[in-house]
Amino acid sequence: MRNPDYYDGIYQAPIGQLGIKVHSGKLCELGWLKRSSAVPSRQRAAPVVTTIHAWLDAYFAGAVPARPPALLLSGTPFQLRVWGALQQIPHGRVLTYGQLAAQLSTGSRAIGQACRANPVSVIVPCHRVVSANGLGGYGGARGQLRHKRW
DNA sequence: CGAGCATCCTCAG
DNA sequence: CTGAGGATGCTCG
Repeated sequence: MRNPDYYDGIYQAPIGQLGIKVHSGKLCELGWLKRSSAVPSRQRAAPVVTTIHAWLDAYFAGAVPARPPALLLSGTPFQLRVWGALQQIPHGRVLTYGQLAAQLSTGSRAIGQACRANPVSVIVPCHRVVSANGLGGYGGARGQLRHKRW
């Protein structure tokens, strides 16, 4: 979410507003909206947005259905690998940056970088990764993490 | 090529 | 137990 001027869809989550960005029938970005500055440019967008809405609905309802249709992630191979590994984390399971780094044979800090660059923070469970101390950085996911602590 | 990061680990007080 | 420093891996200017 670098410069999210306009989104293809807006989802009203119980904890905030979620901006949906799709590209040619694929989910490209999904981030939190701070202000109401972002307005959906094309409501006629696509059934994909509806699918995303349904998924988010189920997700916030407490269930974890299938993944969204398709993720069009753009990033370095390393980032894609990290995100993939994050998605492989079972529900309700948390890992530390160190563990994840060891699993990917990389540095702990690189994991944080990849998580920070994560364009789909809700789908990719970046809030499922905590520091070894038990505390985690990042302010945005903190409130969410607190809610997701279960 | 040089600096920054959502860290981790280890050695001193 | 608390604090400080060095070590890693990757991204961006």
